[in-house]
Amino acid sequence: MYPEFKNFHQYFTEKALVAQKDFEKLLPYFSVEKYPKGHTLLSKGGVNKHIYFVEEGLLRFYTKDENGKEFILHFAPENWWLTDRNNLCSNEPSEFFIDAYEETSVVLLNHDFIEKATEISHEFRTFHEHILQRHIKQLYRRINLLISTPAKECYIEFLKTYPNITQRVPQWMIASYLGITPEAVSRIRKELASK
Amino acid sequence: MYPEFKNFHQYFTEKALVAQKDFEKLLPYFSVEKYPKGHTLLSKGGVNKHIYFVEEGLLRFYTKDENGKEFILHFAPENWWLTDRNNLCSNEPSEFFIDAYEETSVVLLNHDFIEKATEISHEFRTFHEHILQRHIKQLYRRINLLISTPAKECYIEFLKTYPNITQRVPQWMIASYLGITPEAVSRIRKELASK
DNA sequence: CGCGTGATTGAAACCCTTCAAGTTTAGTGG
DNA sequence: CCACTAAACTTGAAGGGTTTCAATCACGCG
Repeated sequence: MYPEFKNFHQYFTEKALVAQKDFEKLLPYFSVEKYPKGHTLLSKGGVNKHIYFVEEGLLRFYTKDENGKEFILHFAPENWWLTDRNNLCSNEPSEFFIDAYEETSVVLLNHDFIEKATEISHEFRTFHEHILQRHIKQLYRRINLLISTPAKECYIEFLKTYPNITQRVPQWMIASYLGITPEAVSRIRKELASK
Repeated sequence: MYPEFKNFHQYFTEKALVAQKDFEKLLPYFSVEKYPKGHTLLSKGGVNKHIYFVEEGLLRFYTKDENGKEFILHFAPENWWLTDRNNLCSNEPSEFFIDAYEETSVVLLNHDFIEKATEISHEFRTFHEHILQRHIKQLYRRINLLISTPAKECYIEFLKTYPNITQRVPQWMIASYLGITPEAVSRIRKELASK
């Protein structure tokens, strides 16, 4: 069923507990898009009112400093949500970048979808609140990690957050996510491997 | 008008643009509390379903590691919101602490207030979404700062985020917020003063 | 095959921490 | 009003972890 958005459907019915009949009512409110590797979905200064559900592939959300150096705020592999939430409500230009690191197919939603879905399905409404709040909690956890623990433990936590992603992204991106240099990641890995 | 929650009232009518008649309807749905300096509002392992609006004083939101060392996630002076959002929806025990660093009076809301206010006032509904999303954006900004810039600039950004707070909290709390030692803050200050 | 990108490793420099001592500040009681 | 005390802040020196820079290696791809 729904080969183009199998994960999305499964997520809605199994995780968000939205009834099949409600899901069917929402079909007109979203679309599926496929982007090639390297495709840019949002650039700094742009406005992008979409919410992405990653059906397959890998997106990343990042900033660039004045020298063009990238800092990855998070990765979004299969079954993750990604959006510049600030962009949804206001028309302020974004500070962030989003692009596809692998060939990626996404389910494209906008604010109307959320409105409709919360109206149709009480389960979705509850679930949507829940994921927003869990998102905030995870951001606090990350801040807490960054201010409280040395790089080695941050790396270990990264592995827990994104299992198997080390095989999918280059090491310098992990370094960029952790706020350290690729050389430091290499040394941490070496040390961890020797145990 | 409303001497006990003057700032709260002003915030609602001027910032959230809620009409006076709508604000009056909400009066039964909140209360005002005053806490002495040092009072604990939430401890790790506890559950606390309140949302605080700081009318006067200063709250702080923090974690502790296994040695009891504190890491401040944020401060909430006058006109700031504070809550453990994860606690609102679920009954999971909290990972965080909240306490009053100064004698503080807060406006106490719970989830029912938000429900009622979004129902009564369309302006509030829009505004509430807006502050949630701005909150997320600010958390991303802080993560970006922590992974991209050295301590000195983090300190300068801290001063912008919390003007005049340096006179209200000890230096070790600022260090704890920045993820560095009090000694390092002292040296950064010295360096900045010499310019 | 040669090129470019990414990973590894080493050495020096640097920033921040740790530890320790000294100084300032604020509060308290004589 | 001063003396005492505790807490906070400053300053110095040594040490550790990370960065920076550079050289080398590994791999995939035109």
